[in-house]
Amino acid sequence: MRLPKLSKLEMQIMDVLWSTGPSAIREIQESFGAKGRPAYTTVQTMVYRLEAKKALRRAKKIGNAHIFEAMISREAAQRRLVDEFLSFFGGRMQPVMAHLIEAGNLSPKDVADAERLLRDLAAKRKKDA
Amino acid sequence: MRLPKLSKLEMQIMDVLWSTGPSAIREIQESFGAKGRPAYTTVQTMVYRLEAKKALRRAKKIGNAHIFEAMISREAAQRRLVDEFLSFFGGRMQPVMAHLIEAGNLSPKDVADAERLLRDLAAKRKKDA
DNA sequence: TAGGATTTCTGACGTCTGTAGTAGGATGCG
DNA sequence: CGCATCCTACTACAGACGTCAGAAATCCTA
Repeated sequence: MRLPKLSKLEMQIMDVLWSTGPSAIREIQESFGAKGRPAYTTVQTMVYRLEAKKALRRAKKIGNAHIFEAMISREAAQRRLVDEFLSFFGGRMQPVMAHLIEAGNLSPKDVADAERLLRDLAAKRKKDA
Repeated sequence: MRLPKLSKLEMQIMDVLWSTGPSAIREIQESFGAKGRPAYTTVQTMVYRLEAKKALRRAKKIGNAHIFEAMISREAAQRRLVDEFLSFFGGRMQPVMAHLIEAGNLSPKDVADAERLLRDLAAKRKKDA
């Protein structure tokens, strides 16, 4: 379970830790918009499960409340998700890109960034070789 | 439930129908590589559930075997997945692209195709306006 | 038409996710 | 000190998924 798979809600919880730093359950729960915010104990359950998955841990205690901190990086978790996602398409990117663009999710800037990243990567690989 | 969410195995089953056309359970099951092929009844259960979700239906009967055909398009199902996936990232594409490129899943050709698609779309929107 | 082969139909079970209630211990304030 | 409040720890449950076995119905063939 080196890189556990995280569900959507689990990702949202990890996001709080990644963005805000070590937090208590109450803080995590309140970071959800008032609308559709899960109950305190719901968040608690997910945090406990993330702890079991070693995605986070108890860092210290303030008063009688535990403070939790992330044990896996946002990058690692996201990569895991991307890989998982790609497997739905047999690894072929073309359909994915097409949908992204048609849905308007992919802006010209995104593509430009991608190009730059590709060039940088190509240059780096050349240098390494 | 107009556009049901499909799991990975469900997508693999739909893929057979999309690629090969209307098929019987046996045909679907055998289209899985010999290694890791699920039991006949496992495939059957998933097909029945896909039927409940209205993702496919019984088209006809050959002998005593039912022939199933897709009721939703590959495009629609894929779009559903892409949307679902994006929600994990709050809709922000940048991290997704970065991971795709770093993992080598996104080739220069993919990006070039994306650019062309973007240009076409921009032109079309302009014309429509 | 009888028997083997194939399919269907049903029921079942473990895991994961999301959801949350409850009981009890700890904290802090008046 | 005593009580309201907060947090923890535990328990529970429903729905989706993946897994499949067993029994009954149906079909084909010798």
